[in-house]
Amino acid sequence: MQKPKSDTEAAILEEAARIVADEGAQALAARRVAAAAGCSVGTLYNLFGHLDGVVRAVNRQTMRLLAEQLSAQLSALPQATARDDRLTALAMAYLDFGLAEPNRWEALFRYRLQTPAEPPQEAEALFDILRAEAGEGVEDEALTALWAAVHGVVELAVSRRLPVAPAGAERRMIALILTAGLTSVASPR
Amino acid sequence: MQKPKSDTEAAILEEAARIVADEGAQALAARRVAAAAGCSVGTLYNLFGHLDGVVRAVNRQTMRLLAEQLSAQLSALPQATARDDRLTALAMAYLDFGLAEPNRWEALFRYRLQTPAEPPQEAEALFDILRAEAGEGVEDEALTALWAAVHGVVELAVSRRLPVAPAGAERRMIALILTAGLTSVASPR
DNA sequence: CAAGGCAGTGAACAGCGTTCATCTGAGATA
DNA sequence: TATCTCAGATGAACGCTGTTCACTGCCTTG
Repeated sequence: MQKPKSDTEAAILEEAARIVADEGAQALAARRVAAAAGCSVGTLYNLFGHLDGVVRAVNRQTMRLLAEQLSAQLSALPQATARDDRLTALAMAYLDFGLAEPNRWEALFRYRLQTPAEPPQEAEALFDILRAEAGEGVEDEALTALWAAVHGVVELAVSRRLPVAPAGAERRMIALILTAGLTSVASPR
Repeated sequence: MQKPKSDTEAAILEEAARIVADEGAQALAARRVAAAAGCSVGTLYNLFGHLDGVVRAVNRQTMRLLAEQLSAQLSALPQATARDDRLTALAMAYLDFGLAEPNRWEALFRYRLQTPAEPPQEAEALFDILRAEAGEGVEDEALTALWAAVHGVVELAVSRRLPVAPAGAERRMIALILTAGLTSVASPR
C-alpha cells in the first residue's frame, strides 16, 4: 500500500480495515484490533496516537479504493463518450461504491472523529479526478455544487433515509440532477 | 411541547436538548443528564428505554423546530411569490437552520443510533411542507431528488467538508442546483 | 391498619479509550 | 565474551461509559 513503517503498523491497519468494512467504525475497539494484530494496546497507541488515527488511516485507504474504482469505470467507457456522460458515469460509480461499502462510506462521511483534521491528500486526489473530467469549461464552485448534490443522494441512499424510494430510484435521481445541472453549467461537448 | 407524561420526562428532555445543542449528541451521558434533571439513571432508563431514546426525543424536537422555521420563512414571503422562489426560500431556510444549529443537525443526520427505527411522524411532516409548496406539478421522486441535492450541500457545509468554498458559496450552490433542477422538472408557475 | 403495587434508586458489571511505569532484548561498547 | 544502553513493546490501572436489577419507600386500595 503506502509507507507501512513497520509490519505491526501494516497488521493493525489490515485488521482495522476488516472490522470497519464488516461491522462499521463504531465496532473498532483498541484492545480488539491490537489482539487481532498480535500486539498490545500500547503499541497501537505508539504507532497511531489515538484510535482516531487508526480510523483516519482506514479512511485514507477507502479513498484510494474509491479513486481506483472511479478510474476503472472511466477507462471502461468508449473513447468517444461525451463529457456529460463521463461525469454521469463517475457519479454512478460513486453511488455504487457507497452502496457496496456502506460501512466504509459511513466511516468516511458520518463517523465523528474526536479531533477534526485537514482533509488528506487522498481527498484532493478524488476531487482532481472530477476536475479532470469536467475540463476547463466548468467553474470549481459549480463542480463542487454538482458533486455535493450527487453526494446528498448517495448519503441518503446509504443511510436509508430516502423517503418514497422505489428500487433504482437513486440512479434516476442522480441522472435528473446531473442532466439539469450540467446543461445549465456549461454547454455539452 | 408534546405529551410529556411526567415532569421528570420533561426535565430530562430539556436538559438533553441543551446538551445536544451546545455540545453535540456524543456529549450526552446518561448519568450527566439524570443528575442535571434531578433524577437517577434508573429513572431515565425507565422513561426512555435506552440513551438512544433520549436522542430520538431530542431529534423529534429538532424536526418540530425546523418545521417551525421553514413555515415562518414561507409566511414572511410576499403573497405573489412564484413557486420556484418559494421552494428556493425553503432550501435557504434549511441551510440557515443547519448552520445555526450544527449540533442539532449532526444529531439528526450524522449521529449513528444503535438501533435503527422508522422515521417519526415529524419527518413526514417536514416532507409535507415541501410537497405542499411544490404542488401537483412535481413528482415525489423528483422532489425527493431535489431535496437530497440541497441536503447534500447543507450536509457538507455543516460538517465543513466543502472543498474550495469561499464565503457564501453554499447559497450560490443551492441556487444553481435549484434553478437548473426546477426548470427541468416542471414549468415555473 | 395492613397489603399490594410500583415508580424511583444507585451500586455493580462489563466494557471502553488512554496513560505510563515497567520490562525486554537487540545492538553498541569495552 | 561480558556488560551497558535505551528504543520500543507491554499491560495493569484509571476514570469513564451504557445498562441492569435487587432493593427501597411511598401511596393507594381493601
